[in-house]
Amino acid sequence: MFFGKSVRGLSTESMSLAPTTNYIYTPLNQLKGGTVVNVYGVVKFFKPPYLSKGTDYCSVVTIVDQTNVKLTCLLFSRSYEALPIIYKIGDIVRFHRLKIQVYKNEPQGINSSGFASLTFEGTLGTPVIPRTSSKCFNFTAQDHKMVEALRVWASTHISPSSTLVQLCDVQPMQYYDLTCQLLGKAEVDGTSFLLKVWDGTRTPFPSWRVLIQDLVLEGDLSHIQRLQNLTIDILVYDNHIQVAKSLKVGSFLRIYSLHTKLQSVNSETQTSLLRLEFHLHGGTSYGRGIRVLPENNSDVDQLKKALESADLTAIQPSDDQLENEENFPTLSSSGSGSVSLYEVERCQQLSATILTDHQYLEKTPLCAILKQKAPQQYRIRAKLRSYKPKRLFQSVKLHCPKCHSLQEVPYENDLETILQDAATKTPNSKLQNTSLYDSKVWTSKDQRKRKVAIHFVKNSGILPLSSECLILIEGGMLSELSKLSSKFHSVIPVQSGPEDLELLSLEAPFLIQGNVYHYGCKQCSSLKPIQNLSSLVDEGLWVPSAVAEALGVVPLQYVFVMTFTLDDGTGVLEAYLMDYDKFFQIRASEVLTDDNLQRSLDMIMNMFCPPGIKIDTYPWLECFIKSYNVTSGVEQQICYQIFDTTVAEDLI
DNA sequence: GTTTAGGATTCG
Repeated sequence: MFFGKSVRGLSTESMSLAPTTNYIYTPLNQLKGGTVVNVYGVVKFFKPPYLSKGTDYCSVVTIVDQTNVKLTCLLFSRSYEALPIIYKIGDIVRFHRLKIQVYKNEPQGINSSGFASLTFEGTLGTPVIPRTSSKCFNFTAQDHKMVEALRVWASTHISPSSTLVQLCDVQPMQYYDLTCQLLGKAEVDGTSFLLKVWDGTRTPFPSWRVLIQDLVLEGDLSHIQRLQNLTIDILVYDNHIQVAKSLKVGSFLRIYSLHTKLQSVNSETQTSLLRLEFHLHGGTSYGRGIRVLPENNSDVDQLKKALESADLTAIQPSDDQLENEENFPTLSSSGSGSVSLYEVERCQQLSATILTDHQYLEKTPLCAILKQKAPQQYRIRAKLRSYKPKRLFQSVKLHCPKCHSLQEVPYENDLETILQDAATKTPNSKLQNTSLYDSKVWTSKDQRKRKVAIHFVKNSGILPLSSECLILIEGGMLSELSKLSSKFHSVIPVQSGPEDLELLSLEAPFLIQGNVYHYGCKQCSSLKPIQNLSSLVDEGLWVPSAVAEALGVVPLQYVFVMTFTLDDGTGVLEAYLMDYDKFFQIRASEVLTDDNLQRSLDMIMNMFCPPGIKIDTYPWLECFIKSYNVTSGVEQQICYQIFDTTVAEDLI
């Protein structure tokens, strides 16, 4: 009953002039063997088109629809382009004239005469644009609805692909789908082919460098050299070699099910080095393969942005490093992208951490330290067997320098509740427009009709530039505080008190500057009136410690609190680290709101304690530790804390 | 006109 379209012998679909054309789509739970149907579905699995052992290209596609029934389809075509243009799991496809047969007692789809497909992006809210190589095809309001309905269903029933990652997020011994740009390619030998690619981010370990003959690399060598370890080497094998050979340098690719492996490699100096290997193994299991992405692909847009903003300055070697590089030979072949592998050599031969003082001290083995009484100070050399907590946000705490208490950083949700409660109070108009500040009041557009008052603090009676201006805000929500703090120098959340504006609460930050939320100690602070800020107006700098003092706040300091399990082969010792910024050279106050700092910290911890390999290959850490006694009840315990130690600067 | 592959990681 679906053959009406091919009366003139057209195998492609034609734009129908007849108003009655109406395709019927069979839900996937109603398929019968021996029929030819039209179906819609969300792609749950796919193999990008590859050359079969027969005459055709092949693509295997598994789809699912709202009936939650899956259907695996075998699609063959003499032409690559005629197969569905699927880029990722979650894409939506429409198949016309799909034959249903039974294989292993299950329905299976296979293309039949006149087969045609459309593919759509599966993301909610993106434009519904069909991808197809068909010159003519039927596309109606019904199709639009089908796609939208599947998108909505998929958004709650299909988890987005977890294998799509950037290089900065790859871990060893995993399989990933990588979106990247091809920078160079080279024949290696008969059994493998090399692709040099990048995505604008840096892997947690330097990429391996595959040895190739001089002059066989196709690509801009100087560009590749300039990018240094922003590029990775991928070896592809067997059936992928032909595809890789045909790729154009500069094109954008998605490489499916790329395997990462961490290897320790022996250098000439007999120390082991860590390298991240990338392999695209032979075969098509798990959809292994390569697909060229078109320029107009939305993921390519994102990739281009990442490439443009790639931090080239961060990878320029300093003079210091260049000098050292001569002492640390690289593994790369002559002539093909000689890359600085300085970092890893540095941390494995010397130490990934260094002392900032006490260099005169002799090293003590851990077994000796464990036998001695506290308090003492030691210089040690050990490896980081493990550390706690694993999650970064759990390691950041607030520390009071006065009462030494440690507190959790308030959660966003709790903060929002406090702000919402405060917003129920109406700003007192008598406290507005004083000699200290000019005030403006808004009413929110939502149903709550919330009153928001902003008080702009003046300097000598004049309003400063917003980038230098301190504002006090009443009734603001978290998102508003965040927006205002990016525009204004400083933001203080306040409320109307009986006689003056007062700080909202020490549950909330007493000061926000940019990304940093400053909190005060509830035990140690004794709040003073807001008018006290007038003593700071002339300075106009709004230094957090000065603001805190004027308002009677004892400010809390952001710290990393972590436990390191250290092992030097003679013994194992738990030492804790409390660090504001010295050890990691990353400010604990900024790390929770800065993705780049979080990545840096992850990289450091990955370098100290690389996942998936034996402790022998971990780098050494040189640390200064203090022992001290802790009494709990009648029991005495010796604890250890890391001091005066920092991550080696050339590792950051 | 038939075969290809029939999802289910390499072992380099």
